[in-house]
Amino acid sequence: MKASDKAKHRNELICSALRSAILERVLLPGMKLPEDSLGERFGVSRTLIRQALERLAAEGLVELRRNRGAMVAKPSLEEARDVFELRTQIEDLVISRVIKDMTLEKLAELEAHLAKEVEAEHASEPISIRLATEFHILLAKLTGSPVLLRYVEEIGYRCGLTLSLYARPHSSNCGISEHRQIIDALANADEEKARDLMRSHLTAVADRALITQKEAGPLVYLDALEPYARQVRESRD
Amino acid sequence: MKASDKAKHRNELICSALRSAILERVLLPGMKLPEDSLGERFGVSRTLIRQALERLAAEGLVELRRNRGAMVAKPSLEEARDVFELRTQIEDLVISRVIKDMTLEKLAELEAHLAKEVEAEHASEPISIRLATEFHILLAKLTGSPVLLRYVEEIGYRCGLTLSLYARPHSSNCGISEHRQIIDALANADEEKARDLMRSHLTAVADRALITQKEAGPLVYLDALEPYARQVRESRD
DNA sequence: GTATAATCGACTGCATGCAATTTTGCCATC
DNA sequence: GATGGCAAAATTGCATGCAGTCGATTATAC
Repeated sequence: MKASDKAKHRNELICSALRSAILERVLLPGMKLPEDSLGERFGVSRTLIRQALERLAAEGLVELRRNRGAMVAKPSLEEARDVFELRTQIEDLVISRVIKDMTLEKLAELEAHLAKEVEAEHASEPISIRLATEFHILLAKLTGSPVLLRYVEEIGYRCGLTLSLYARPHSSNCGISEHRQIIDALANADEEKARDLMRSHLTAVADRALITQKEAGPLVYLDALEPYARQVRESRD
Repeated sequence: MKASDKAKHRNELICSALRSAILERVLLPGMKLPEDSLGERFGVSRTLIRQALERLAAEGLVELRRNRGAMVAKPSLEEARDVFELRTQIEDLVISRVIKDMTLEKLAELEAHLAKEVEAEHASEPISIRLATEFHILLAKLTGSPVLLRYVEEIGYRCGLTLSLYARPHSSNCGISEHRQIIDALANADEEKARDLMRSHLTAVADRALITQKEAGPLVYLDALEPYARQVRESRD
């Protein structure tokens, strides 16, 4: 309901709705996603839901086990590290491309987005993460390369999920000033500096998130509590 | 029918069958892929075909236009360049990872694969391309990272399609000696050298292929006509 | 009381049918 | 001869139904 709603057809609409729900922590990692219930709630048949789930599985946001249905993916720390490293490599390329063909219009777009980020600085965690991700997606868009855009989007979403799993509260807000610096470097056509900033930005985000797993938010509690919760529930009925 | 056939279920089987058909130029770029005919030929219903087509579309091997069906993708030169550059970035990471945790067993696997490549040195063009791609996939496997494997596979297939479109005959065979050198560098744990070799290997492949578009096969003619066709169209309305 | 086996229920895997949309061939008109 | 509109055929979009599979619960034996 929030993000890119130029998607015309229900197919993609459902897909991005589910994606948003996952990234905004309405659907938590590990939750089951039965086709029937989702279909009922969305008012469509299982066919469309299944399509969406398959696509999200391809993107790595959903885990799909044969004959056992779908659940929101629960990326391991290993996986998280891999995704972040990969992201660094890809965004290296994005920086080179963007800087090779920079215009005033593009700079203005970046500034406009940054303004939105600043405005939402004290908003909820999921919204911060979403805006931060969109900054990187905007950069990818500015390259004009559909290929780069596609992969930055995908990897960005995965990172978003990872952060929502492992990041401690407000660990990603500080990213705004780093985005600021990156824009400045781009404006000065300083490729090396922009790339270095992006690299340290990404590793900083990853470190803030991934190293702090043990002090992670309530999400992990819920998951960890599940066996106990079940015992309590079962002792009642 | 050739490659990884540990896929148990028809779902994935159909998918890899179509993928092989595309990469081996049985299905040529631009060809229509109607669900009915494919379903009939594969002996399954349209449901499964559709699933496979959607997945291949996500991988970039198939183009899927609303209400107009699927066709084998016809990557533009721009796209081809993007994919190859992206590949370079990703395989950089693969090299680092592989070298960080190299074992004798892994080296042996690489050697075994190279032997297969040498053996098939004078085989048909699609087979050469497939084996070359599998070399890179094997490297990704050796990292032990599912994430890296997934993306190297996907990008590798896309490059395969591109090569089958634009490469002149036998332009990719020379890659064998380059693979040889890469293995040696890996054996010596010379990360920098391995990475440089990989980089120049990939750009060499790309150059051999992408620069020679003009002498490419008959398929490209159709594309080359586009500017002229457009002129005619635009002079009309 | 524990371990093992069998039954039950829920959910997915897949096929098919109907509706919607696009394309193609045809005809009338300019 | 070319252009515009119209109708029919082909093809996808989506829903639903039935069968198969997996997991959970219960029953049974030790």
